[in-house]
Amino acid sequence: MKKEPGSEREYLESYNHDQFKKMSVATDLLILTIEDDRLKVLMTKRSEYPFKGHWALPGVFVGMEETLEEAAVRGLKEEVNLENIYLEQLYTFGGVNRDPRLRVISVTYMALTPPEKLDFKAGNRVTEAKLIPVEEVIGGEIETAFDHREIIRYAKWRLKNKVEYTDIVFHFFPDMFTLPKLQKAYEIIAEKKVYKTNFRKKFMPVVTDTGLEDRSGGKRPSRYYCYRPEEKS
Amino acid sequence: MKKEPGSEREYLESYNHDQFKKMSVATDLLILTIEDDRLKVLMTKRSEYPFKGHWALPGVFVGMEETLEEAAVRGLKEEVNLENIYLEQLYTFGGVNRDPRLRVISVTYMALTPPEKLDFKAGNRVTEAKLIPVEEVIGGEIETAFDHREIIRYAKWRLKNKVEYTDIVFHFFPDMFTLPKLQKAYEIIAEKKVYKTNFRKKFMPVVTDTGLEDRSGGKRPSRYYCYRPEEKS
DNA sequence: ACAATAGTGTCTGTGAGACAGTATCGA
DNA sequence: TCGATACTGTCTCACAGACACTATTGT
Repeated sequence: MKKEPGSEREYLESYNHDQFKKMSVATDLLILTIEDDRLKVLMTKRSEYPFKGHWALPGVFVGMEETLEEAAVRGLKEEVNLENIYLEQLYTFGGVNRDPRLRVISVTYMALTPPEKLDFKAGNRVTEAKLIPVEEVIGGEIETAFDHREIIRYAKWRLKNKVEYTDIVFHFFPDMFTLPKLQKAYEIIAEKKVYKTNFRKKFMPVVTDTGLEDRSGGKRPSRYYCYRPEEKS
Repeated sequence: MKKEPGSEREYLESYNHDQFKKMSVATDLLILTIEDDRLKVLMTKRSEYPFKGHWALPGVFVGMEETLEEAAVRGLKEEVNLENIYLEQLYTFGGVNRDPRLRVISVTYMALTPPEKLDFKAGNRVTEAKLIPVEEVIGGEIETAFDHREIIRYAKWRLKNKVEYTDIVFHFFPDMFTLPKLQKAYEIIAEKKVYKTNFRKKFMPVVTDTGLEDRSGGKRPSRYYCYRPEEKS
C-alpha cells in the first residue's frame, strides 16, 4: 500500500507502534473525610492478585469515551454512591513498575466529603471497604498496595498547604456546622493549633449564623453556621 | 484454556479489553521564559495534519520504559537541548477529542528557564520553533493546535499564583541577576506593579550580593545578586 | 457554685503598601 | 548641572498570634 508522506494515514500508522499500545490510564480516588478527629481515606481490600489482602485506593480505568474527570465522577458513583461533592485533580503518577501486571498511568483525584455522605457498605460492591486514618497508612501500619502510600502522603501534603489559604475545610462538613468543629478539622489538616479568636476572625466573613444551636455537647451549646449563603453583591 | 478465577492470568486478560488499547499518553512541555519584558512560551509550527501550520506545544509520547518525568526530560533534551532546568508537573488533560486522530492523555510539564539557555535553532529538528508571547496565544492572535491554548492559559494562571508565595521567579534568570530585572519579571508574571522597597524587603533575605555591577544600563549601575548561596545553617 | 465549653475584646508583632528621600551613573 | 536609574528610611495599615476576659450550659 502506497504511502503519501505527511498524510493523515501515515500519522495514524506511526502512532500505532507497539510501544504505545499497552499503556492504560486509570483514575484513582482519594476520598478524604474527617471522622473521630482524624483525617481518613477510603480504601478497599484487594481480593485478587497482586497485593491480595492489601489496601488500595478505589479507582477505575478511563474509558475511551469519557474524560478523566468523568471517569473520576463515575468511580465515585460506583464505589461509594457519591455525587455532587468537591473533586479536584491531584497529580498524575506514572512510575514504570507501579503495577506489576501492566503499565498504568494513574491520574489521581481528591474528593472531600463529610463522613455522613459516604455509603460504601451499600451498592453492588463485593470488596471490603473502609475509612483508614491517613496516619496509619503513612506510618506503615497498614499494608498498602501499589504506590498508594506515596499518593496518600502527597494528598495529605497538598491538603495541609491548601487549608491555610483556601476554604476547603468547609467541604468536610454538611450545610450546617459549628465553628468549634470546623476549627478542630482545620487543626487536624493543618497539623497545628490555632487560637479561637484568630480562627473566627478569619472565617467569620464567609459564614452566616443560622440561629440554631447544637445542644449535644452537654455544656454551653455552640451555634450552627452555614458557608457563604450571603455572598456579597 | 482453563481459567482459574482470581488468578493473575485472568487479571491480565481482563485488562486487555479493546476499550483500553488505543489510548496514548504524551507529555506536553510548557517551556516558559521572559524575553523583551514579556512572558513567552516555546511553540513549534506543525508541518503535518492535523492543524497543519498551527502552533503547538512541543511534546513526546511516553515510552513503555520511562516515567512521565523522564519523558518530559527527554523531550526537553530533544526539542530544545535543555538540561538541568526547573521542571514541574502542571496538570493532566484528558478531553475525549483533544486530538482528532486518536485518544491522547497529555500530562503537561512546566519548565522555566532564562532565554539564553534555549537552543531550539540547533539540534536535529526540522520543524520551526519560536518563542511566542503567551498574551498573543491567549488573545487568539496565534493559530493554536489542539487544546494548547487552554493549557497555556492554565500555566499562566498557575505561574501567577505561585510567583507570590514561592521563589519561582529566580528560575527565569541565570546564576547572577540584578534586582530591578528580577522585579520586572515578577511584575510581568504577577500582572501587577510592586514597590521597590517592598519587593526588596521580600527577596533580600534569600539573595546575596556578589559585589559585581551591571554597567550596561547607561545610568547608575545595579548590583548583581545570587540566589541563596548562603543558606542559613 | 463549679467545671467545661462557647464566644469576645484588645494588645502586640510582622510584613506588605505607600511615598519621600538619598546615591550614582552618563551626558 | 540634570535626567534617569538604583537604592534606602520610615510611616501606615491589615492581619495573625497571643492571652485575658465574659457567657451559657449541665450537674
